[in-house]
Amino acid sequence: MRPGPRRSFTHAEILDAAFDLLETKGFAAVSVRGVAGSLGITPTALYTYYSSKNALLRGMIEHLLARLDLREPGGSDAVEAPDAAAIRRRIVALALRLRELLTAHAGALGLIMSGPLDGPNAMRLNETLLESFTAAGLGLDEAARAAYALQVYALGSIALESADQDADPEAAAPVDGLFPDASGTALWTDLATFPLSSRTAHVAAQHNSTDQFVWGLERLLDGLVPSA
Amino acid sequence: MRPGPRRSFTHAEILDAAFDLLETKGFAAVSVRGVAGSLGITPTALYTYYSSKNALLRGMIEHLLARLDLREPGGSDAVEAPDAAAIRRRIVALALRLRELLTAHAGALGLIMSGPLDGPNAMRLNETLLESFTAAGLGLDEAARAAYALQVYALGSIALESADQDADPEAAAPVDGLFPDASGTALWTDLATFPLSSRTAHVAAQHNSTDQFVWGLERLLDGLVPSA
DNA sequence: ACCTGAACACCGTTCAAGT
DNA sequence: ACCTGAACACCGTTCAAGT
Repeated sequence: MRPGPRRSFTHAEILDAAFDLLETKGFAAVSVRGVAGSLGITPTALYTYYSSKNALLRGMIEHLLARLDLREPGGSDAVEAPDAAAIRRRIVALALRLRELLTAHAGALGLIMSGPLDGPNAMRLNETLLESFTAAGLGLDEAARAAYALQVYALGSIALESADQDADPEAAAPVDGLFPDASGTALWTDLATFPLSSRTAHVAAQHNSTDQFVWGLERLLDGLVPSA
Repeated sequence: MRPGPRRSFTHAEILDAAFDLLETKGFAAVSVRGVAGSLGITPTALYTYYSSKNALLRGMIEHLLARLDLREPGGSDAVEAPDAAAIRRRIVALALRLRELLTAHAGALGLIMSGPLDGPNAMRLNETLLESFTAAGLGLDEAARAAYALQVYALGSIALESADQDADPEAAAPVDGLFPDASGTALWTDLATFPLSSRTAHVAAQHNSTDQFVWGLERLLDGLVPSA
């Protein structure tokens, strides 16, 4: 009586189990075997719900983006004739919520890199950005380019932050020398040969901060939104 | 007589073999066993050269960045008093070369995400950007933020492109329904519910193009470099 | 339709042992 | 120092079989 259609799971239950694993044990633990095991079924049974591990990861992205609040911060009826400044605030707030959402789950970046962002909720996000940029006075084609550039900046920023965070301080260099094949520039990493980098080390140390994220985002918006 | 110090490899030889695997068989083939096998040694012998797979991948990034030409396009003595426009051209050209370098090798994105960009050649790139931005009139702290924002944009752009490229068209959705847990917005992906997205589909189709890359980069530079 | 159990062809990493 | 061979604890995926 062990095999057979005893009970089944909803996709939401499976994805919840997957996110439990992601948060408690990291991205590497989100395996077909791991998720199946935490549900109490065999790995092959999971293939009934998702045809591959990649399909599972894509489902997780959608699950995450479904929780992204797309509304404007001040309420839906507060702005009647939105000026460029208000639209910028809306976009920045949305980008910040996206960043919070993705950095809250360790390894969420791995999810995004597993395939294109073309699920319904990803499109909902894109549509919202298009609305904002057209409301700011951009033409449709320009708004499409602007929305893509903004997503590039936001996701790139999160990607670099997460790459910095799982820094392995002891395994930074090969066993003995320091990158012996650096094309003859500097066999030994000498900070003195990078004067500007060493003088801005205090800024670099804060690269993965909300401040730096917003600063770059505002500069990008300076170029994207014409008037402001 | 099999084991023992018969011959040894240089780090460059090992990395060349790893890049051969990356280009011919993709990122998944760049395994400790795979690289060792193509060199004719056992996996454990590779741990003599690199203490972990991560160290190997970091070595590959440096190997790649060592080939990045950092000089200005027009020659080193052509510009005497570089104006803002010339500096912008230099930065755009550098970003384009970085993009070409990383997109030329399938899966190079996976390398960058494997850890922070802190090797000597990564610092050489950062130093060059700092020089350009300070030459454009930015203060040191602002230049550091600008250099980081530019790298965020460039790497994010390449990341999204590569995510789009290995699109698995048949495994886009779960087995039966289309993302059944999309939080009640739309159970079936209906393009009519995303009017702006559908009207800009022709632009979205060209997102991974040099044009789109440069357009967004120029908008970012509009915000970063004050005068131009 | 949903599930099990066995199997295939892989992983990264460690350990004891050889020269 | 550099290397082998065996082993540990894993992977994604497929296939035949059960209810």
